Amino acid sequence: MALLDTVVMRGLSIQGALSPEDKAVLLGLELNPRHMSASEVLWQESAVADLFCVVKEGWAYSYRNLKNGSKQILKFYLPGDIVGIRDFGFTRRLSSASMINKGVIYPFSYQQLFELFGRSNLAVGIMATAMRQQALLSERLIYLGKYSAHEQLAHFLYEIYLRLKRIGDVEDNSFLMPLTQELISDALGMSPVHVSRTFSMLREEGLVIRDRQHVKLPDPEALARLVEFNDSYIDELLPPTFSELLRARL
Amino acid sequence: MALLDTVVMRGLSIQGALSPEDKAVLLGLELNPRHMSASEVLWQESAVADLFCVVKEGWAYSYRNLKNGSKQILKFYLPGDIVGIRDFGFTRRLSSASMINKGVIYPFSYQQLFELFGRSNLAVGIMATAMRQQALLSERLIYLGKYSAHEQLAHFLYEIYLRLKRIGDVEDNSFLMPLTQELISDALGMSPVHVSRTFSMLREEGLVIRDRQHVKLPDPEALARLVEFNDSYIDELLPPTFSELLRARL
DNA sequence: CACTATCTATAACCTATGTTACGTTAGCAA
DNA sequence: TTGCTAACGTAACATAGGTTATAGATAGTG
Repeated sequence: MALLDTVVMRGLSIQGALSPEDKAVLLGLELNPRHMSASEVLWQESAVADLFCVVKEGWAYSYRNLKNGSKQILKFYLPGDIVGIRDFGFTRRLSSASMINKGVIYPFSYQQLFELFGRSNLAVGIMATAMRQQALLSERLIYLGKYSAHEQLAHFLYEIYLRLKRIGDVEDNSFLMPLTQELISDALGMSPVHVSRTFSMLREEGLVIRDRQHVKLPDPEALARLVEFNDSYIDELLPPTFSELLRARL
Repeated sequence: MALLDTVVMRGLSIQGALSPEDKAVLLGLELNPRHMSASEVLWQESAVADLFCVVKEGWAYSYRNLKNGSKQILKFYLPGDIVGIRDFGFTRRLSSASMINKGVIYPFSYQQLFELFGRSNLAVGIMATAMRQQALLSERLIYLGKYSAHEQLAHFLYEIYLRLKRIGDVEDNSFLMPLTQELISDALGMSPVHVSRTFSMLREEGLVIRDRQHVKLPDPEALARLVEFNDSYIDELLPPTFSELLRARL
């Protein structure tokens, strides 16, 4: 089964809509199959991200190793799925990826994807932005899976803090957060009562001071340590290679 | 603050790398600000998806209303964030979106984004595929938040079943799943023991028959009913408008 | 100013799920 | 065959977090 018929385009019903250049790219991919053994690692977290993989045969999965020794699996990949496109827009991998059983994959460089975008750097930027925003969801997923309410809420508040700081809406470690405890509970998947309880705990620990919408984090770094916050997915600039490539095309 | 300096491109350091066409698009957006009141709905789940919004002022959030009466919030959007790009590649919205407080947003049509992609329909396809795969993560997030282990595992198995069926790896409602209970527990964020317990429950209910890697779902529809599975994000073809647009450009 | 709705805090009790432990089975190698 | 190991099933107990209830605080409104 050729990539053209199956993988990226399967179900998208645009096989007939590919330009000759697009077809050439797809056919080129099939020249480079990589045979993988069971449990073989595709890449480790924080390795340089420069390609994604189309799974031809076998199952794979992406995961994050956590400080408490466990790991959170983000996704299982079946034949036809694309592994690693979540990192498009980042310099380094946000999660590791491994095969489960043996299989075959086709690597596809970000550079190749880049070229497909033609002249519009805006399109690249939007795609990268979309992937970055989705990265926030993945982080939330990790927290929902393996951490206590205490750590989840701390993580949530620190994320909001960082995002607001990025747009200049934090002053003296304080910010305005127009959320009720009920909204927060709906976001974190816990009961409103427990959100209140957990806020009380954080207050007693001196980590969070809150009066209705006014929130202050007296020691943001302490919070960050508590939750091993990986801020690369919020703060990081576009990968240097992106900037070069983008400018070079004008 | 102009969009050019801030929103999509903020932190991406590609302001200087935009083509004149890109800049024209961005400037055009600012001509159409939409003023929103507190709690105003941007769109409802399963409405037709044809645009995304850049948040200029105020907070917004996306959420899914669940059958048990609660709702799961997927994400809070702060100024500068893009709401609704997760649905790019789908005909209908996968989640609702509302303002939290009052604010201003800039709508941006999928059509406009489409045009940015230039001649490469492959690039469009890849982006759409990426968003669709991310949609799976969002669904998982929803399940982690609000449902019991029983429902989560049922949902997980049904998702695998549908994905395998799509690629022709299901026969007589049976398939091969090379996952240990430990891997499943790492994916669902529950203990391996509880995965085993839950499998036992599903077996007793006659919903899942499993012997090691061999899994059979005697009545997939019963499973689907149990978990109110929204299969649009797995099975759906590219939106009809996509196909038209893609072909028209060749 | 008082009235009301909304939000928040805390307590008491209950349940789903985690933890620890141990025994069974399947597969594989010597 | 025997033994070894990884995966699985199940029981007993512990606990984080859900549920229900009540009361205090706050902001908005006439």
